[in-house]
Amino acid sequence: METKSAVASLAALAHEGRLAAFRLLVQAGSDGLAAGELARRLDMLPNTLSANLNILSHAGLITSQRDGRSIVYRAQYDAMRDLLGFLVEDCCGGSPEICAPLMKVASPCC
Amino acid sequence: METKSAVASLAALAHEGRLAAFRLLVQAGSDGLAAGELARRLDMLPNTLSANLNILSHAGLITSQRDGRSIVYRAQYDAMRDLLGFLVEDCCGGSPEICAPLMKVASPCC
DNA sequence: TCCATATTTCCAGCATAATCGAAATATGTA
DNA sequence: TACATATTTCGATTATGCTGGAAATATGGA
Repeated sequence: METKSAVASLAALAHEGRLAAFRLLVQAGSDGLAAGELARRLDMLPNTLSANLNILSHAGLITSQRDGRSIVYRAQYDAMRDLLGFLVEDCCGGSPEICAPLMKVASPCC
Repeated sequence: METKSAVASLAALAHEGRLAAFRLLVQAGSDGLAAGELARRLDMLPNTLSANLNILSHAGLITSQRDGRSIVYRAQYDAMRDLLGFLVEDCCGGSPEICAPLMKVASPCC
């Protein structure tokens, strides 16, 4: 992953509303969530949310797909993994004892 | 980790110069790097770098310690782990097959 | 066709962030 | 003390990002 792409992803996530939206999508899994449902849960104006989803989408962190009148958004887990990997790349100056805890960012489902 | 703190960390990293500085510190390990050394490697003006290191520091991602005339900066690996954990929290809607690759953000030293 | 729902696009105003030069502070040395 | 090095702070300018209202687009149903 190149620096530019990482900065775009981080900038997209560095916003309270967008971060909340992204995390909801991450938690939603492969079903994703419709824009309206996200707006309701996050209590955001539809146009503001749309602009923010657009930013996440351009950063490659989410995808969108029309389903009837709704547009369903989904997290792009690959992009997320690339981003996390970029941050820890060549980490710790060769000290596994520092590095090991970083690898334990486990989630209940794993 | 609360949302505010995560946003501050992500905003701190969402900048080409700061991201590069942080990654150098992550790679430097426990020795850290002096501000001047960072400025040289990153080809940044000392005052600009100082402002950026201050932002990373306030976000809790790095620490500073005076050593003679220099000030040595070090990555805060705990803060980094918290941030990564926050992003993947309750992920994947209970689908380990989606989630598993996320846990493989391994680094050579681990 | 007409209307309601779902979402996006456009626009303008406001707030925040980035950068640089210059000056200030702190440390070490002759 | 006087000076060089290392780094930070200050101040001003410029650029960028965020928000909300209004209008536009797209879909589905009566």
